Amino acid sequence: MPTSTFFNLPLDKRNKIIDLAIGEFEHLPYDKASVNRIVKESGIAKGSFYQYFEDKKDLYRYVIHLIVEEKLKYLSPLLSDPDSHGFFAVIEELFKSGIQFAREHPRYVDIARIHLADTASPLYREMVKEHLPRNQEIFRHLIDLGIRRGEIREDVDVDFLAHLITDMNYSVVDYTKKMGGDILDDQLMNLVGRLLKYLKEGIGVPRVTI
Amino acid sequence: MPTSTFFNLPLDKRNKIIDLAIGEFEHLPYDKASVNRIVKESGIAKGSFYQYFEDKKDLYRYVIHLIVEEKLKYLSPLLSDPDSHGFFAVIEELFKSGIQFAREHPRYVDIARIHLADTASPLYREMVKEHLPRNQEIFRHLIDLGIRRGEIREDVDVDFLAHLITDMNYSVVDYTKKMGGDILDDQLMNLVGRLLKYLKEGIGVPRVTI
DNA sequence: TCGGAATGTGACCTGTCAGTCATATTCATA
DNA sequence: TATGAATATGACTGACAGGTCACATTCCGA
Repeated sequence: MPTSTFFNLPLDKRNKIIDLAIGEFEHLPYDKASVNRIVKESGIAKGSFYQYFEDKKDLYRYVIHLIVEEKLKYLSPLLSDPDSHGFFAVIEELFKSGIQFAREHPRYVDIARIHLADTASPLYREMVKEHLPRNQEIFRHLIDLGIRRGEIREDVDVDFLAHLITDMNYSVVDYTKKMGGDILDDQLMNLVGRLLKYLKEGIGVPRVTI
Repeated sequence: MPTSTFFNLPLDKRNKIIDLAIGEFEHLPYDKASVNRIVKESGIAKGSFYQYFEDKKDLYRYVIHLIVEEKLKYLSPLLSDPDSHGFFAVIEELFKSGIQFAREHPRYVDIARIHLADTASPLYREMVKEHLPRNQEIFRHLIDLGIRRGEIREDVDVDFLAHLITDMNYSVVDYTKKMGGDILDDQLMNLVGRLLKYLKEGIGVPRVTI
C-alpha cells in the first residue's frame, strides 16, 4: 500500500501518477515497466516516488488492487446471491458483466491479462495462484447446484467443466476485444446468448427423437 | 537462422547450447531470458555465441522454429486431408494430438505459451500475428464444411465459434498440464471425448421431444 | 518569527543486459 | 612445416534498471 504521504497529495497529482502507472502496466509486463519512465513523465522526482511507494512492487500491487476493487463492483450484485437464479442465467450474467467491465475499462483488462499471463514473474505465484482457485470454486459450486437442480447432465466432469467455463469467460472477453469498438452492445449480448446456447444445447444438429 | 559455424559444431556442443536456451525460454519471456546466463552455463565464450547467432532474436527464432517443426509432425497427418472425416472427428483428433504433443514436449509447450502470452514483445506481432489467423482459418473452413454437411446447426456464428474452439484447444491442454503427470493417457483421451460431447450436445439436460 | 517535522530532489550506487572487437588459438591445406 | 582462414575469447562499452541518501525546500504550529 502507498504511504500516507501519497494519500496526502493533491488529487490531481495522485491521479496523474496512477494514470501514468496504468499507462505503463497497460502495455508492459511488470518487469519491463519502468519506474524511471513513470517518474520522468509525471514530472516528480525519483526520490519522491520512493516516498509515496515502498518500491515498484508496491505501486503495482496498488494498481491491481484498484482493478480488483472496480471489477468487484460489477460482480458483487451477482455473487451476493448466486443460488437465486438458474445455472445458465447466472453464467450468462457473469459473462455479460465481464464484457461490460472490459468495455468500460479496457486498460484495466489489458493490465489484468498481462498480469495473468506473466507466470514468470514472482508476483504471479504470489498474487494469482492464491486467488484463482476461489474463482473456480465458485463455478464448481454453481455446477454442483445445477446438477442437483436437474439443469445440467449428471455425468459431466465438474472439475474440468469449471476449468472450461473459466476459460470461456476469458475467451468471450477476448473476442469482443478483438472485434474492437465497431461492435454494438446488443450484438455483444447476443454473442453471450449464443455462447450459452452452445454450452447448453451443443452446436450439433439435434437428434430427432420420436 | 544460426550461422554455418554453429552447424559445423560437434553435435554435443550444439545440443547443449540449444538445451540451455530451451531451459532459459521455458521459464522466462524473451526479454528476461539472458544470453549471458546461457553463455555462462554452457561454458562457451560470449564472443563465440555471437559467431553462432546473429543476436538474441536469432537464437529465439531458431528455438521457436524447432518447436513449430516438431508440432507439425503431430498435425501433418491430420491437416493433409481434413475433409475426409466428420467435423467432430477431426476436431477430436486435433485436440488429442495437441495433448499428445504437450505430454511429450512439455518444455516446448511452456515456451509456446509464454511466447503467445508475451504480447508486449515486438516479437509477438512479428511472429504470432501473421501465423495465428491461419490457425483460425482452418477451423473456419472445418466449421463451414460441417454446416454444409449437416453436422452443425446452421445458425452458429462461424467467426465466434472458430475463436471459441481455438481457445478450447488451449484450455484442454492447460487442464492436462494443471493435472500434471498423475493422469493416465486414456483418462486424457476420455477427457477430450467428454469435451467434444459437450460441444456437440451441450451440457444441458436434453429436452424430451415426443 | 522561529524551529522542527514533512516533503521534495537528483546525482549516485550497484547490477544486469545485449552486443563488440582486438587478440589468441586452432585447423586445414600445400 | 608454413600460411591463411576459421574459430575462440573475455574484457569492454553504453544503456538502462531499481533503489538510496545527503541535502534543499516547504509547511505549520507555537
